[in-house]
Amino acid sequence: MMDHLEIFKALSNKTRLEILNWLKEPEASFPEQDFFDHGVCVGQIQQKAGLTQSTISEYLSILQRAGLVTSTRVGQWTYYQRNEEAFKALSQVIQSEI
Amino acid sequence: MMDHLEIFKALSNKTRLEILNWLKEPEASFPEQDFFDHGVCVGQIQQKAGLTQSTISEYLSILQRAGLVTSTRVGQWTYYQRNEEAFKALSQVIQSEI
DNA sequence: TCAACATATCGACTTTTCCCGATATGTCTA
DNA sequence: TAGACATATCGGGAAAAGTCGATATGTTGA
Repeated sequence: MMDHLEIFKALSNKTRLEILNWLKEPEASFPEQDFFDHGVCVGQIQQKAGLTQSTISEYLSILQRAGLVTSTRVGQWTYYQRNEEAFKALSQVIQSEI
Repeated sequence: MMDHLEIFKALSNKTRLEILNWLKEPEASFPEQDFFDHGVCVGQIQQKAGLTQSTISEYLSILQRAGLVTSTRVGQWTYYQRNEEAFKALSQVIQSEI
């Protein structure tokens, strides 16, 4: 069950919207990174966003709690990627429930 | 042009989400009111929400600035109704742009 | 196993949002 | 045109979110 309020709060921040947008095309947005099987790692996102590591880590967990991204730990890196199902569902919710 | 951030901020409040939901079916949600040609008036919404008049007035203008509702002044009353086009557009935006 | 590195968490400070009461503005009617 | 009523605006105190630096945790490779 989606918590609409939590999702909208997660989307109510310029940087978080940018991150979600970057994650739409990881290869184009993060040319530094080599492999994208599990998304993009925190450090890359942090560098591009220009905020501190702690802030970006916090933002990613807000997006994750809202269900908008998923994370995969690979070695010492954590990769984040969009959860496209969540966006489809949200799009539906806006048409039918909100 | 939609300002996504402003829209998501407007949707990031429980009471404002409730108001939008009530306005989906004004007749069912506001049995006190007689005519719904232009939506529901502020006083009815305020009463149902249980917050102060000033707060509800403010919330309605937040929703209006985001483009989610429109208002019509009729005599001393201001009626608010949903802007369904905005919701359709938002639904599209979530699928394509966010 | 230890040093280096990536990420997460904590504590603090600043900015924004929530929500109120008081007051101003606009409209109607006697 | 004054009084009553509906709504909007203003100013402020409390709560939440934004953002940082410092530190903790987890992982890897020498």
